[in-house]
Amino acid sequence: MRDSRFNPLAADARWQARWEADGCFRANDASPKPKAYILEMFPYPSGRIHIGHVRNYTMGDVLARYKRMNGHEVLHPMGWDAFGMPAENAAMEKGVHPGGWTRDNIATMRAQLKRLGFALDWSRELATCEPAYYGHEQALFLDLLDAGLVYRKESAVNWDPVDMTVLANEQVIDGKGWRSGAPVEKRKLSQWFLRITDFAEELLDGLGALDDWPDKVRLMQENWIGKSEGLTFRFAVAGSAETVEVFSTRPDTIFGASFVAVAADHPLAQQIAADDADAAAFIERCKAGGTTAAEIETQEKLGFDTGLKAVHPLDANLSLPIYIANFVLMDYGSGAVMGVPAHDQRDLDFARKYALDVRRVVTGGDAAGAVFEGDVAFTGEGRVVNSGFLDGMDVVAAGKAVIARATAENWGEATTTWRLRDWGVSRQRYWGTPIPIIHCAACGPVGVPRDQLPVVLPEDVDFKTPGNPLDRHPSWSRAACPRCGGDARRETDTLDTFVDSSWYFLRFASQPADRPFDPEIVRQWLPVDQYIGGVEHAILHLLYARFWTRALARIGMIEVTEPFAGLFTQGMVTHETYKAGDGSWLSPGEVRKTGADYMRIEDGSPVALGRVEKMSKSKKNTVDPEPIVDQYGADAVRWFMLSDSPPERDLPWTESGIEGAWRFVQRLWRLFGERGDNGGADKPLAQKLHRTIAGVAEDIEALAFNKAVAKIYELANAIDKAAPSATRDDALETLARLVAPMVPHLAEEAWADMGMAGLIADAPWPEADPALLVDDEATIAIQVMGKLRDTMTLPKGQSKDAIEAAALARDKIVAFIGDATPKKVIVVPDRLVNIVL
RNA sequence: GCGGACGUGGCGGAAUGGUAGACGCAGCGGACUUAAAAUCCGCUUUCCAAUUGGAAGUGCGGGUUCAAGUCCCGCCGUCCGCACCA
Repeated sequence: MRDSRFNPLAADARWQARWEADGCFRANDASPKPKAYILEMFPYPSGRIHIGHVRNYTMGDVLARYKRMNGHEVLHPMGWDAFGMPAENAAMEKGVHPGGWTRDNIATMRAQLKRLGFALDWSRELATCEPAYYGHEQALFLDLLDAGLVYRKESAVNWDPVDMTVLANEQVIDGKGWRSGAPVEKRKLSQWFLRITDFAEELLDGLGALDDWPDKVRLMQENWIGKSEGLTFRFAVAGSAETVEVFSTRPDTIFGASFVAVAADHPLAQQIAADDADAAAFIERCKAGGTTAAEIETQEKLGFDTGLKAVHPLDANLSLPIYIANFVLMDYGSGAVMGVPAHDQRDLDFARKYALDVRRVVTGGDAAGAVFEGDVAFTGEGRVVNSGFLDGMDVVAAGKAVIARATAENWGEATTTWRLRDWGVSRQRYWGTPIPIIHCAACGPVGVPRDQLPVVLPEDVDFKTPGNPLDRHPSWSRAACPRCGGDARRETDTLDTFVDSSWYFLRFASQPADRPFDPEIVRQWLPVDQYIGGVEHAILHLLYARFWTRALARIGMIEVTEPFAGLFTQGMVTHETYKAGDGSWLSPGEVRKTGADYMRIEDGSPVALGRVEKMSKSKKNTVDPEPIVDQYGADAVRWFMLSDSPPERDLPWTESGIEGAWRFVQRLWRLFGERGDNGGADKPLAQKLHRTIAGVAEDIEALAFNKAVAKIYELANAIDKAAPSATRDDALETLARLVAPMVPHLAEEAWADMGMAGLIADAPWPEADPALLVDDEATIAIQVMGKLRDTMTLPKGQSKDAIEAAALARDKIVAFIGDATPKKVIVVPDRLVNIVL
């Protein structure tokens, strides 16, 4: 007996058990079917599933199920990005072990995910914090080391001088340590780096072929890699044999140079500081503050005049003061720049502050005087002036002329500089992949032999004091040198967690016990056909994963060079915020809406409605999916995640939205129960049905789920209104298949109830009949002077003249035009007529 | 500061340069009901007329075009990233 209401609690569990028992979503490596690798960015096991995860995985799930119905062998795996700082923070705050905390979270979140009915191949689940994963990562690291793609160098970190510990950028708040409150300093440490810059050119070129990536992400990566061509040249230091090498992308402005600035850690600055206490004090001052680009670029630009002068290579009479400046980065170019204030805003600000010359050397108009006025630099294109042999040239020609001259006279050469820096992977933390290196006083750093992998994290660590527990561990770091057998010390830094996420998609494809992956199986599955995740990963994670893949390809381990053929960046889930009278944030559960007003349930006091914002613990506007699944079932939650908002944009979570989704699930259930063959055909309904089949397929493939949802609503409305007919029964059976990727439990229940054989998950996607997709009539808009005045319906394919005549004969149009003679009539066949008077 | 995106009714949004507001939510009115829930029907950009109509309208200011939400220039606002959050 069919229930009048759909009972999700029973149906969800029943079908989830059935899918699991049948092994429906296990990917078969040996399948002859075309493959589809659908992947969502794996979650960090922070505690509980967040609504944002639900949205992310629902999108991938719709695609995975849709691809299955279209005859693909689908790989849709799930795992855990399980290393990271929050586990250590939990250890410090709650005294729990990071491993236990992480594994408990994974268990909770796995159970939560399973209740949503995702078509995942759980047999391939992995967690990066398990030696079975990170041991292989250590082997890959050693492979890259052997290939010369790993090296050590000094690099600055945020140092908390009170807690005596390295801080992550997010632990630096307003320049102070988050716990100690002490002003943060830069400190240099010897750290491991991966040579991503060796791949700069190919990472840049490779973007061109990623047609299924959003243009914005490609553009962001291109800018991040930051290829710039220019001139590297040397200034002689007056009265010394020293030179200062600078890089400039604007050699055309070389005659406008009025100072040279070097980084605080530039060798010249260090040399000066050795016997100039003021210079040393300034350099010390430059160490204040954190290491982030945003911090460095927004802090006050400060300079120290070293008293030294640089000799201009093209005019020996020009001598330029040499400054040490806090905004020049040692990591970029040569760590020194020429300052051309008239044509660079930062240089102009600096020159005005220190009263330096500002010479105009490019003009966009008539102004050609050598003295540049004002505080806005001219950075546009133009004609070069006040520049000797360059006068009159455009900036491009002048740049080339300067490079030619520098090359001929041997004081400079054309160079390509990259903004991209090598990837520092050392972290002074416990909860990460141990770097498999042993430091020997005699042999230097030596890789741990492969047969001693994995280097396993010790469990007995304490978090009572800040800093890296591995470093303090009484015995773990003691080891014998693999080369000479002498006493040596293990590397106590761990790898950046971005390394873990740079190859997990390979391990999902294939996970043998004795090596990272089987190249043959990787070849079958890779690249990922559709990768889905947040835009916040547009640069770093995606660039690192692209690099890691190329690095493995270069050393011959795999063939694929681009890991993600298709990329989609989805928006966040947001929610209203609520503020109590005392200014504190309130959670949605503490607030009740009555009419247009909000009040606090506890005491009835008024509540102010804040902005709709990204869900965050601090603003208490989070929504836990689990109770919502309890109340409405997985399908209503999934449907809501797909409705309304375009997936690349933010989705505001609302109570009424989930209720609307719930009502629609119930409405579908009622509709599905209305089948009963009454014979007869219904052509308009058949047309609607087949247009919906084609439209929904197109929308799902474009990941435009909100549009697919709208089309399904329209079809449901049409079926609802249609009189009983064979077409209507057919439409209901087809509708079940159309919604199956989105609301799979309901679809299975309805499918069984209709008496259909097998699982709807295995049913084929319906085919649209092309004959029913075309319309034989067109509604044509009639505009007069671009304004809509009338519409008419004509058979499709009329001639322009016929359409024009019909339009001009309409009563309303005749009335509008009056005595005037149309100057021009524009006809867009089957669409529109515009009469110009 | 630098790089990237986004901005359309009360709300989420739709719209190959060609009828702005599909579809959903909320709201209002009605039907059913002893009542409520559920369900069903209708209305719902704003302003003026009060039926037929007309005007304005896609963050702001310009521009291109027969025609601009869509293309171009300049602003404003919001969001994302900036290399140790993941």
